[in-house]
Amino acid sequence: MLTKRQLLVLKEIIRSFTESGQPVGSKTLMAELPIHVSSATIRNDMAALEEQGLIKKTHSSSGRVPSTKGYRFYLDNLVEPTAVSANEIAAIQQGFGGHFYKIDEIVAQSARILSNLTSYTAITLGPEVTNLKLTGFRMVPLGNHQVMAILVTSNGSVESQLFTLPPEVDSDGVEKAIRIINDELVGLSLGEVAQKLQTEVPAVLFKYMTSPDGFLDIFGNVLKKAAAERFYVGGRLNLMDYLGDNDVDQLKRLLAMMDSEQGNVNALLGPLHDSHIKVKLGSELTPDVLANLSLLTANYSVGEHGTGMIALIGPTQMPYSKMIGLLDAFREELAKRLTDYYSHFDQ
Amino acid sequence: MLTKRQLLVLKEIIRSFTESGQPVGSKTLMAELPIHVSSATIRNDMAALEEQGLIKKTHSSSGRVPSTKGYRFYLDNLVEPTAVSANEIAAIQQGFGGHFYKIDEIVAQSARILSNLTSYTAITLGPEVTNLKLTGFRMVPLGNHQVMAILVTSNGSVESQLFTLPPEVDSDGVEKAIRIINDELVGLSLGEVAQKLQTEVPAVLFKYMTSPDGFLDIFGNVLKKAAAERFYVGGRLNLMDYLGDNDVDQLKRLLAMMDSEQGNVNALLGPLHDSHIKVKLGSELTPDVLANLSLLTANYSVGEHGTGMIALIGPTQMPYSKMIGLLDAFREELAKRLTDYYSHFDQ
DNA sequence: CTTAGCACTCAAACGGTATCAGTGCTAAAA
DNA sequence: TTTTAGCACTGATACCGTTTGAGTGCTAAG
Repeated sequence: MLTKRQLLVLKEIIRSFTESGQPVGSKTLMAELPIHVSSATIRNDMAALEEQGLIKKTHSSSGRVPSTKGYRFYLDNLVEPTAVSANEIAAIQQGFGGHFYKIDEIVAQSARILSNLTSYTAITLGPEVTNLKLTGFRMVPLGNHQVMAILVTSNGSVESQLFTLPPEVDSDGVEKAIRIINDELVGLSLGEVAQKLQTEVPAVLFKYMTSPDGFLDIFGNVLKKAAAERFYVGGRLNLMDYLGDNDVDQLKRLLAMMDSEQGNVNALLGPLHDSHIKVKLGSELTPDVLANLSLLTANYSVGEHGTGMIALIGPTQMPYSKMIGLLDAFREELAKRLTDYYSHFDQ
Repeated sequence: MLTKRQLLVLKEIIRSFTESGQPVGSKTLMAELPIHVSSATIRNDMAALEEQGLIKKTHSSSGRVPSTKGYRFYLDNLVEPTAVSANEIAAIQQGFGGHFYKIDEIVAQSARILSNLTSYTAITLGPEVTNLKLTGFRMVPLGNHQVMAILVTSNGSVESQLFTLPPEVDSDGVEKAIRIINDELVGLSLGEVAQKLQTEVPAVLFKYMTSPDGFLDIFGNVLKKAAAERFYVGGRLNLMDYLGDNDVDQLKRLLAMMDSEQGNVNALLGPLHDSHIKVKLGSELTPDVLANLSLLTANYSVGEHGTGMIALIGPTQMPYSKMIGLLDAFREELAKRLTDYYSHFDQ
């Protein structure tokens, strides 16, 4: 068991190391601690903390640095989220100032705001789309065999893509096909639609079109795009500030992962969880691109419109109390904005 | 004036330095040069070259390194483009393998191919859009006040954007407005359309709509998007390989410049020029984000569909003969692909 | 004009020394 | 039992003098 003073020492080591990035020695601690004991006493406490594996030395006669285990202990037991400052609230409000035409714009903007506020890297995900329903499908001919396929889903998000129609697709058939889709498939979840696209739909279409393959490709393609979980990254380049020194290779791989459009965000952030804010660091992070970094994930809920996630990537020596407070405030603000958006939209 | 042997020496210094990155001494040169003279003779030649400012020492007793002026001289007088290898041609062919629905997809893919091939950073621009004409404008209602505005231009490129219609815009008026646009404005160049949008169009629309402002905003917005010069970057992250060591700040600024959607590419690459391939390096580069780098720009022409540009950014000590050969082959290949695309499309 | 020879220069690597921050341990004080 | 002062010890860091090696410029002879 640890004494109250030892807890204080650990807390101060983490605070000081977070601020300066330098190992913390007993004399420094003596000056900073609220209680007044000699450096020798503190050294004894530090020895105890080191025995528990909570802090460690960088070399045999150096000051101490928090270990991963120490951070874990700190996060589980000691950290007290800081309230967000008025400045930060103002910055958030201002960031959300403009007008948004799509949910995704709000989510993308969130990543920007969050990264600006923290100087770290933010990743945001829109509300989950599992039981999203198809509400409409259009194809607009634009001349020269070009058509634009537009797919609308129940949360108001719109996916469109340009296609060149294969010559074997006859426009008469296409019109009928679209009518069928809107009659038969609207109201179903995207998952169900995708399934029927494999089974029933081709059979039906064969009655009206000579070769429905090209058409099915187009529809399937747009459907896939609409169902894809998209994520937005803000402050990619900030990575260089807290990772730049040594591991250029890691930096490159991480940036590449963030840039890849269809990159699986789950591999990076892990699954959606129910706790409000979750911190993972050091060896707890499975994807090795995040080694030596810290990952904060937070969920947010938009009522019946689903649950989403925001995440913050930064250095292990992060001011956790501040970041946790900020992330908590932000997730509520984002939820409010999205609820707002949906309510205008549902009216 | 320089003797033939001095030119040979300069050429070999550049070749060797490009390969090794190390200053080149007289003994090394003696071993590599096709003619057989002693190192002392070479030293004399090097002294002459240094007097001309074509090479320089890194310190008083070091080997020589080409100066900016030396590279300039080399590029203007000595360089011989290398023919592209069969492998590289195959890689280009394969890169263009898929099917493309838009010109922009071809141009974007070009940047990827070029950066893969060179391990440098490629920037590509589509053919110029100055006398692009408007060929159609659509608005597709999607329910819940949402509409998708679609603008088609004479080169087949399509621009679309989602909007939420202000409630004061009446759909009856919108339909009339669209008909007017398609009657009056189709066939005009985008520049002319933009101009009329300021002057005549509002007056006309006032006859049919109570408040055409919202509608005009939408149309203007999509028009602006269509007229914007877009550029594509491939191999951003390769920058780190040849710029990573020291200047993190430059790297950040350069990446930020490339990432910014509406970033003015002219500031980076300079204006379109008529020479096939142009190399700028060192102090010739005006934007200081490119300091100590080398910029190769090449134009390509797609007949009456305009002229575009591709560019390569890399380290100053670049294998120029190879890169120039490659860029020259690539610009012709790209022109062919685009001509192909247009011909299918014009048919 | 070319070459061999030589003295000279500088960067880089190496080993020794001093400095300094910080430690663990011990024995005395509280 | 806990706290403190004192002391020997450790390792990182910086500094200094020395050596090594690649490369130079210059000069005098071929």
